[in-house]
Amino acid sequence: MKNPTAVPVDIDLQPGHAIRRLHQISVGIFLQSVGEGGITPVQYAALQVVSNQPGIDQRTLARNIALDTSTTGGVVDRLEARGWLERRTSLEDRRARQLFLTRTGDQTLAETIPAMLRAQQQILAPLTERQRVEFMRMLQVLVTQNNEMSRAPSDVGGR
Amino acid sequence: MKNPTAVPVDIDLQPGHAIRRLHQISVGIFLQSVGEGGITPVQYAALQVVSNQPGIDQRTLARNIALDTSTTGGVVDRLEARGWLERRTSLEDRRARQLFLTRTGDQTLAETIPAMLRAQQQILAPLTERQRVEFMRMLQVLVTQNNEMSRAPSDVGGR
DNA sequence: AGTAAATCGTCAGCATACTCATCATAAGTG
DNA sequence: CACTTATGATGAGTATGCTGACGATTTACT
Repeated sequence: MKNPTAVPVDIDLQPGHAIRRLHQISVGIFLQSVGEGGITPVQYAALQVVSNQPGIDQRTLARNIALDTSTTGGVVDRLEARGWLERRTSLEDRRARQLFLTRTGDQTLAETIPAMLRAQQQILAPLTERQRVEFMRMLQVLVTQNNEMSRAPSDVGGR
Repeated sequence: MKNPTAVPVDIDLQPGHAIRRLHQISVGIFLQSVGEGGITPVQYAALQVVSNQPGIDQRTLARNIALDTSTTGGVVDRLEARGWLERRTSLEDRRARQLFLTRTGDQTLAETIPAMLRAQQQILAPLTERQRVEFMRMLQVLVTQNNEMSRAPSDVGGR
């Protein structure tokens, strides 16, 4: 490259890059806190939502955890293979699959929650108490206001 | 599930989940801004770093963009296949691969930067000017302080 | 020099995460 | 009721992103 036309840019200063890094860190802390042989952040989210709304169908679950239906299908596959979740064809709509936690799945979820909560604390630990509140508020604003820009928008009550 | 032991948790209030959502949104905005047939955020980061440091080896590139060497290898594969980047075996260390942008790669990078910068603006658009500064500051603190918790820590000057 | 240890890259295996196409089923319309 | 349209799930294809193992080199030590 004798005559580079591209200007030097410090990627570490770009919001998108920092956000990717924080996500990566957040996943790392979660996995470490929950323990290696365990559950992933997305799997936890799926279990928690099914626990909150037993009998939910995959499409609704997908919109709750903000994933497309394809990815959600894969997550459910793995949770089912682990024996944590059951898939039943809905009686009202035979296209839909209703999801239910198994007893083991419920226990796993219950045991995971404390470690999950510790992970959330640790992610924000470098900030002061006031900063944590402020950061979370801005995070919610960004997510809510930009929701439709996401390729798999979320679908929660007020959104 | 007759006797659920797991407590209901609102995943939308958990930092980790919100961070995953923001990352997802950030990628969506980037792709939309840069244009579909184009380049991904990680591919942009790799091109930018190689542009800033021609002849960089893959391992150093990996630590600059905070990816493990496996993933970096795949990214470089795809950039090479697109004709944007060249891989040469280093003369001083025959284990290492030195990376250089091709003329086309440099042009692509130069053309991508404006759209990339617009995407960064759009991500933070819902915040006020003061909030953007504050948010980025906290983001940097979280990333820097938690860097070692990441599974592929970054390696930049002051860090 | 000879050997052990460290390093760079790659591969296999797994888990997100998306698009687009397709199949099965439901719902709406004339 | 036939026909069009919409919807739920799945599969193929692509791209991150990680771990652990491995081969090829290089470096450090004796």
